[in-house]
Amino acid sequence: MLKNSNGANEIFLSPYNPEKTEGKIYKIWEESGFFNPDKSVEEKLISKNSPTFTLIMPPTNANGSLHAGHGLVMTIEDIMVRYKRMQGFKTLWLPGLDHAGFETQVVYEKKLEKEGRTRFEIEPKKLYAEILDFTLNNSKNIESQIRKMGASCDWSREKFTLDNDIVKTVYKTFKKLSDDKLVYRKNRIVSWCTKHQTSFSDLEIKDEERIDSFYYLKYGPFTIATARPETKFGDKYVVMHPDDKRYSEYKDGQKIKLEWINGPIEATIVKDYAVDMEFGTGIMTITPWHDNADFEIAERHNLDKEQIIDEQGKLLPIAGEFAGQNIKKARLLIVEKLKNKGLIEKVDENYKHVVKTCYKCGTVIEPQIKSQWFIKMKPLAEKASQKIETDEIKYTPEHYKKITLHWLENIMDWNISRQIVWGIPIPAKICGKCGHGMVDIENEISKCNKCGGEVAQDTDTFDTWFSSGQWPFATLGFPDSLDFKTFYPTDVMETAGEIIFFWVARMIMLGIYITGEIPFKMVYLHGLVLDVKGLKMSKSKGNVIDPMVLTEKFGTDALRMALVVGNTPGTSLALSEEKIRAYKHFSNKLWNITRFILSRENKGDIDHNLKNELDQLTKDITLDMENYRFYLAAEKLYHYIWHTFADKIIEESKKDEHTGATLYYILQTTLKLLHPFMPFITEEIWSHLPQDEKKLLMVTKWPTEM
RNA sequence: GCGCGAUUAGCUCAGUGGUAGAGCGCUUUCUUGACGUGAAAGAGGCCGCAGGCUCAAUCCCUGCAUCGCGCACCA
Repeated sequence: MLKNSNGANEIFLSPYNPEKTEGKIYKIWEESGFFNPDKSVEEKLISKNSPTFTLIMPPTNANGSLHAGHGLVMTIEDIMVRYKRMQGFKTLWLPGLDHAGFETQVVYEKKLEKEGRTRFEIEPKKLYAEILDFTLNNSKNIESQIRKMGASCDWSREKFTLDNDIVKTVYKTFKKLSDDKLVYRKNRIVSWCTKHQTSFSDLEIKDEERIDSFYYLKYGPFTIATARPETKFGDKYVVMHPDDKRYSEYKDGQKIKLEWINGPIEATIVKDYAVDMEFGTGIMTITPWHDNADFEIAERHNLDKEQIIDEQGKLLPIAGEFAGQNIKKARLLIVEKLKNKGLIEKVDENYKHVVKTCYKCGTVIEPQIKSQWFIKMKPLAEKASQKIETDEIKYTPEHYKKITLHWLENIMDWNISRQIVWGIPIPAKICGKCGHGMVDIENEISKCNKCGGEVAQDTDTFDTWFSSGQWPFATLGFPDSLDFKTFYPTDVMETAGEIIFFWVARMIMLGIYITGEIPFKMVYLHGLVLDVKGLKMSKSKGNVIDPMVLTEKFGTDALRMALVVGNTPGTSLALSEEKIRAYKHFSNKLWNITRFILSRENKGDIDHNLKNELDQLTKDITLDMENYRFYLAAEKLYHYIWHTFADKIIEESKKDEHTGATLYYILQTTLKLLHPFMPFITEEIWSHLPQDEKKLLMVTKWPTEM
């Protein structure tokens, strides 16, 4: 029997102070070695063959600092991991840092800008070294913040997205894709940001609704409509629907002479089903170099393509007198000229349409034709869809399943070339003569295998998501390592709903493609953490809440509870200080409960009814945990501890001296149940309880009902 | 345009085919030895609108409205 004749421990005489506890406790945990599953095997807490539970942490941006969303990630994942660890699973939570290619480069460019420098005048190798330095210097910061959140991840297995073994895996994947003819280099239209001087995948483009002028222009016998007159200089094809009776007198391939912006031209009639007869005049001219749909039409009919706008967004010599001008400024001047030439029929000033913009800087995307590496996604997507349809990979919340399947069905080829230095260099050679691209992992190609011309190293880097899309198997050391064999496929991928396509879908596709197995069995998606008014946090709005400030003010346990209670998966959460304060009070309540109980003697029998009631709670909580309903489990615990244990059971116990054993039993059990949610205070209290066996709460067995 | 969510107390949100729940806020009382970061009591809701299935609907079905999000877009 447990005994405590010394009365309350002195530490409980003052209110709970998270500051005095958290750092100390984390250190004890970390030094215990139990974040590493191998330690539990070594200490015989579990066996070598115990079932595994694996969670790979979404790699956090190494140069950033923890924001509220990360706080949520660390909380939810730590809850899952601590729960499974206590249940005796061989539990691995593998942390990682992300070089975050484009994101970091943009941050660094801003820094350069402040110093009056620009990346375009720094030699690429030097720039890379500078950013690497910058990133590594900052990475200690994020690691310590992850620790502050109480994350019980295995730091000994930490990975960085630029680690040699990761890069090696990524190269092997690229090679395999190339061997399987799933990767190709081709001149294709890409989304180009004139500010950042790089192309993007379709996911990195944001649609923005705008109201612009819509110009109806005379084009020989036709009227065409456009919102972008500045692109029209080279338009020499006029396209109409083959079934459009209004234009049936014109034949495909027919030439007509007409007066255009900079003088007379000869235009060719093209008939294509892509034209919408209902829209505008049902007739259009095309600019294949700078428009997706036009590019497709030109490809179908094998038409000439001509560049009108350069990479900086300036007009090329084809624009005649407007050459060298920025398109934004040139538009009005061009319209003026068109007006003077009598080529404008009418202008709709209220034209509502969608403009594609850079998700980072909002600059209007200028599509350009460029030679880049693309991945053929259809075959990969089909296999992924199948695994999702059959629920081999499940989604929480479920409706993300449909969203993902819909996206996979309509998937486009993925442009993985980025014109930035901060990333994994694409292992390929480009022929200087014919432009042919060759995958070259071993750096052994010196002549073009097509034309024999001189080759040069591709200067582009991979889209960050191409490498992070391989994260689950790359971090575990595919294909030969023991970790890979032990921990793959992983159990849960917990991440933000926002990056379901960017990251989750691609991990599924690449994971299946490379390993033949799904990378994880469950996708758990959390929503956004919003400010108290329900607005998205942003630096420009100045409403960013720093989780580190909150942990200092209220304690990490309180913050964790505030982040998890009432936060159903997939929906966003408005975070208020009031809510966190409520759980700070709860910490203190638990502290005082302990103080009272320690003043009692641990004797008597355990009350059967109370034990049954607690068993029922244990059952409920366990079921909630199994079903990822952490928001419910946390709330039930809060309610039981405060309003049943403290308000009723403890109050009643004051009338009866022989209830000590029951109180100790309930306290111990609730500490175990609460540990995944509030790890610091529960571990601290646990360490002060008189017990026969001194073991960390963290590796104490999860209660089962009896 | 297509799809997906949401709509419940003043606020933020849970939840259930059968008398509506939590936190915060609000009102009143309490200097009782664990805790005022507390205790006790209380006010506050046609569970968006209209139909349908059902003995019974806040919950299931249909439609509508409003808000949010995603996807696709026509020059």
